[in-house]
Amino acid sequence: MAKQLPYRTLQEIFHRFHAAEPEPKGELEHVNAYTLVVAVALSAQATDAGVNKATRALFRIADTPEKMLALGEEGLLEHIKTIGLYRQKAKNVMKTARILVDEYGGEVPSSRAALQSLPGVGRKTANVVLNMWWGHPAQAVDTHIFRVGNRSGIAPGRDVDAVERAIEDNVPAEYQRHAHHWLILHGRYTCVARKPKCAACIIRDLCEYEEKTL
DNA sequence: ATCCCGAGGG
DNA sequence: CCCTCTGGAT
Repeated sequence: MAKQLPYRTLQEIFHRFHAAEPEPKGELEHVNAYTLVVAVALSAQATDAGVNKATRALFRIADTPEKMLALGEEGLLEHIKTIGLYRQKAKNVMKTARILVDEYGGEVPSSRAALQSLPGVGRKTANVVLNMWWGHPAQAVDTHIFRVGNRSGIAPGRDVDAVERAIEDNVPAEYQRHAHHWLILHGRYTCVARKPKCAACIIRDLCEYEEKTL
């Protein structure tokens, strides 16, 4: 675990992220709040490219919980068999569709508690929905953010909850809103898990990771 | 701590 | 072959 970076360095890091990408976007395809919830739930331990490939056809057929119930679990399975953990995900998506129709009028709830009560929706998925759909500065910590936070010292922590707190405590307030996507994209394309592309990294001079591993 | 679990990359 | 991918429930 890297040491926590000083505030001035964090300012410079996020200033560079902002300059390089003023409006960072997620890459999970969705057409409404419901399809966002489904897409994020399906993305657990799976690449967003793989999820998009499956949901493109799925959401053309079922972009509401009512239509998902009409499609049924067997129909859903056919669409998501190429995604890891697909059997559990199919069951959860169907249970969630039933709950949304019966208890939320077919709408996606806006509170963390309600979101996390849905089967297959934990803290991370709820944070993504709160951030991307409801505009809340919630900090979802996925595998990328956990790795980047610890390597760089932007947000060190032994587990995802500690990293989430570190982001909330240490990322300058004006950058909280977009920190999620900046860190994700940095982890996906530059600070990759196996052979990080330090030569192409825009915060290379502010990070100790490369010299520690050479 | 363990299970779930396919596709893609190296 | 092994590792990784926007985790959650038990």
